[in-house]
Amino acid sequence: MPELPEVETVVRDLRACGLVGLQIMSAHVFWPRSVAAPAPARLPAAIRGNQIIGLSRRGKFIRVDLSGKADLLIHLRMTGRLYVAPAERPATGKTYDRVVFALSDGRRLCFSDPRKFGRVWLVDNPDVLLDRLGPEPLALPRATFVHRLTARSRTLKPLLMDQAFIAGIGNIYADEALWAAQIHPQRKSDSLSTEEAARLYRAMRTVLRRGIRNLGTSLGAGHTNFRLPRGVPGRNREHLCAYGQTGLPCERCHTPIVRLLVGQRATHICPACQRL
DNA sequence: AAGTGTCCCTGCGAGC
DNA sequence: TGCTCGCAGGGACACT
Repeated sequence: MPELPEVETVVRDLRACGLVGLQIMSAHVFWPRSVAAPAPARLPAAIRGNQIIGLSRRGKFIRVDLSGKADLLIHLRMTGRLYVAPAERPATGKTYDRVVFALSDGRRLCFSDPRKFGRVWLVDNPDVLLDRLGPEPLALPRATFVHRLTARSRTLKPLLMDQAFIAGIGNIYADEALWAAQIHPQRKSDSLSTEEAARLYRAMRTVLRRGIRNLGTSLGAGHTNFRLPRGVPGRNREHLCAYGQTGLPCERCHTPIVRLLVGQRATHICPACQRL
């Protein structure tokens, strides 16, 4: 599932594809509900002729800055994928493409999404959406994190995954950060000592940076799985210590990892290292 | 304020 | 081999 490291990887790969500077010649909407704004039928006319000025990430949002007054935001949610189709390959119509942008060099930027949870927005002011997000975990001072964490009395894991609290963390990296910090996901955020909160801060940043370094986490081989825009899978799966490791020995103490539900989400912990 | 339930979707793995 | 079934999950929203 695309979380901060996967989305960052997508943005970097799109830049490497040379999208910045190209013009969007047309847009085709194959699944209207994938377009959150404007009205789907108005997207093609509204975006036609815009030049791509820049690509960036905020939380799990991909931001495409355009030469016109509006900018494009894309959220991949669970199974969304962006890829660049070469000019020579015609559109097949047999993919999961929901929105396709034709580019001035003949290639196409395709938003593909089997489960249709992902969304694209073309909006005059992206900050209306992005300002709801909490701070970026990799650009957040430790003291601020510790303060924000202990100022609340929330169950730890749902708080880490709350995009208004911190932007970009999802189920995989929440489990990994808590495992690395040796803290139980059901602890209350205000029960953490300053030392524990600092440990969680370091663990969170370590697992996110490692995820980026490894080009994200790809879990399986199917269509619903994460791939870079150029098609390669990320290789962070082999570095996971908790997520999806049910029954496998904990890397620290060899106790089998167990799966539990926290806030209706599958959660993986070492019952020996992470005590309530 | 925090937590729970529901909805949106459909591929895929497990079980038979 | 081929079928059915339920899980997976981010985020918006309605409730308690």
